[in-house]
Amino acid sequence: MPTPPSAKTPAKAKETGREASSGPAKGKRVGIREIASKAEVSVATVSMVLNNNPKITASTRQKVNRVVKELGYRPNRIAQSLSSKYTNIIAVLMPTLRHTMADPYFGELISGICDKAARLGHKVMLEHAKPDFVREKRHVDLFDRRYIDGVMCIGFSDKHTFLRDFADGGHLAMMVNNVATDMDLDYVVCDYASGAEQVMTYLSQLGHRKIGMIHGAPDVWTMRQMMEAFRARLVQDSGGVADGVMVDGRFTEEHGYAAACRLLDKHPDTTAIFAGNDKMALGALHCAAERGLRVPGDVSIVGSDNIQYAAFVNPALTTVNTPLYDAGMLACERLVERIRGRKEPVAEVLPTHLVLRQSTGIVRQNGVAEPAE
Amino acid sequence: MPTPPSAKTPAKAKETGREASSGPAKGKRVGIREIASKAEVSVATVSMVLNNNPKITASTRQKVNRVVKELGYRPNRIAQSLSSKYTNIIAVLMPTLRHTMADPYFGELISGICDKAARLGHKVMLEHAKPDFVREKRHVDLFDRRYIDGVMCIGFSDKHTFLRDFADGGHLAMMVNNVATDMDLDYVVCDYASGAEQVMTYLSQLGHRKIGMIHGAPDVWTMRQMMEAFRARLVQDSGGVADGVMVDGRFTEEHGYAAACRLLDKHPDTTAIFAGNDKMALGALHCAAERGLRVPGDVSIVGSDNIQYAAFVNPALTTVNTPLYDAGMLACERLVERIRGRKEPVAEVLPTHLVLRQSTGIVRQNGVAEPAE
DNA sequence: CCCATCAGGTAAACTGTTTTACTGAACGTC
DNA sequence: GACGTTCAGTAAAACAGTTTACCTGATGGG
Repeated sequence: MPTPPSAKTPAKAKETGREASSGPAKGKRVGIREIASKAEVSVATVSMVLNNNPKITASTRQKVNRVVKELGYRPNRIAQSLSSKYTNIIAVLMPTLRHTMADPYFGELISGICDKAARLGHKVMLEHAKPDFVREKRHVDLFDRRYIDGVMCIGFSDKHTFLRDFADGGHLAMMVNNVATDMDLDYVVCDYASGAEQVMTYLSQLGHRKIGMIHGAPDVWTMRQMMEAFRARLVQDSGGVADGVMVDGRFTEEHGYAAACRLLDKHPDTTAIFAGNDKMALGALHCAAERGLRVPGDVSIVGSDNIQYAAFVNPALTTVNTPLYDAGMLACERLVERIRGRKEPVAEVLPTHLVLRQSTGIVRQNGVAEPAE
Repeated sequence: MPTPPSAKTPAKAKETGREASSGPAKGKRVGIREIASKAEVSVATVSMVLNNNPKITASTRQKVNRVVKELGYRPNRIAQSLSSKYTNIIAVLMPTLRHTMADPYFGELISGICDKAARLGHKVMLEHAKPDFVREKRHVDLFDRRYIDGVMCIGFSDKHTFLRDFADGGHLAMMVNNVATDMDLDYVVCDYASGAEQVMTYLSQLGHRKIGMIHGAPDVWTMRQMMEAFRARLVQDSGGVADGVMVDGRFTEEHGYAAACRLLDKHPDTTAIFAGNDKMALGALHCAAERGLRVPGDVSIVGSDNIQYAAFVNPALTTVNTPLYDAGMLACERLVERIRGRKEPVAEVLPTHLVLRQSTGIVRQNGVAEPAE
């Protein structure tokens, strides 16, 4: 019998055709079987060579590698994934906001994730948690349908309870710069509480007592950390938190602007504003400029995150540096560790520090502003 | 021997175990074969039902779908990709800059791409063209190893000649907001030439004759479009292009700032600055503020791209609106069309328009600034 | 001298789908 | 009534790797 079951003949025929053309990496479809026959070894051997299995002799290894190079063979990752159970892809899951990716906050995190993932040989896939996406459990599908090995969650809040599905389904998920309370998911987060305290200490040193805060959604854990630190210090320094001294800026420039306006309307004696991120701080800056208030002469403004443009707005923004890029890197590294078998949960906190620029100064005296030190 | 070859028994045992527990979507590993046997049809039939093959009767279809729902079956995408030749993944390839993703320019494009891709049932994978990545031809590997069906290229210039590999290898690639001259790659691009002309016309109307430009790398096609439009209008309006009136701001705030400083040093009589993107414009704004120049009183500044924060810097930035998000969407739509068989090349140009804000005004008279209209 | 072990390699099973070639029944037509 | 056609569905061959169980010849120890 020349050809026992099947498929041997067509394969051989094809192979011959390719041999004739002989160019490396040219014809499509160079498979492991061609390599095996050309190198006169079995496909198992080729596979083992490619995966650096120590079982194989140096000489065989060489022989195979030469053919691999000659034919420009690249293993088909789909087939590899099918048998190996690993896709080497991780997803970055984020909420649907207006043009999410254009937000430097997410951008920094994702940059860190991507750079580290590339270094570790993983691909990164982007995914938005739209309402219907969640409703149809497509976030679980990512795992069930074998798209990915793990997921990084960014920008979520307590109300995104579907995150629980990951832990429940035994899927690897990592919260990046966030903590999911009582869900026991891995996390890597910047120390926002400390950041906020540093801000309050600094403002206090400058003599500020009438401080307002523009915050984002309080169902975001990190924001709560900042709000609590702010509130605690305010109570301690001035005996109480006045109504309307904390206004919601919803994380955006627009609403930050509106929030600053409301704050200054209700409390014209405010001498300093602490914004929960740089975008809201920029909104506040805009509001101050519009009202002819000088920054920091009349009012000091502090942001948080130290995104790229913070140093270039007018005046340059004093802000909390949260190492977002590093957080992304670390989170990615840890997630890959877990994919590769790490058992201990991950709970990392990265230090933050205040970056002093031109938007803060000592408190104004009797309506007359003094320059910052 | 109780177990003939292998793995048959454990599989069956598992299956039975699952049947006992009977919960939907709970145990892992529900395959098309289980569905088939439970529904008492062949796996081919199940496959056809799932792919809406009209060959199947409504009654069979129902029967199968019921079982599918019951067991919470989700087809394994890896296996699907292996036989179907499509992965339903597209890559976004971009250069390695510092924290690329944190740039709102890229962010807007990618947001558009992602949103459209999700709507069309495709996943998006992120990839950076680092030097070694290109050297090892890994951009070609993306196709050869079956990671992706097509690639979107953003942020590249003429010197990125490796893009040629896509066309040469018969791989589907799309330039987004860019044109690769003499490479015949598909593209979707915003009309930067027109944008620049609108800027020049407007500045001219305001009486400006001494106009400087802060540009980015001229080996980026879109930037060249702007530079040419600028140069053409300058020659026409004032009889020549003075040396040093065009300075390189390398697309960033930092270098835009430095470029503005150089420009104003060399030509203190400059009354208007046209920056090739908003980041460089912000740098220029910063430089002006630092020198005590009033914008637009002493110098008008125009940006390009109309990224989110442009409306909130001080003063709010007049800029060219380039519909980046829409460009991303359209590019993605067209790329998917090509994946699905479209033959005609894609060459789309999206209109741009000027957005007037506070950073521009009529030319200053004899060193005395007049307010904008 | 004989059996156990081991190094190096192989054939075949396995991953979970899609697709192709085929089959049996019903139906219409001449 | 024999013969094409559809129709609806099936068995098995792809897809391109990894992994497992086995094989063989050489070595080594008692």
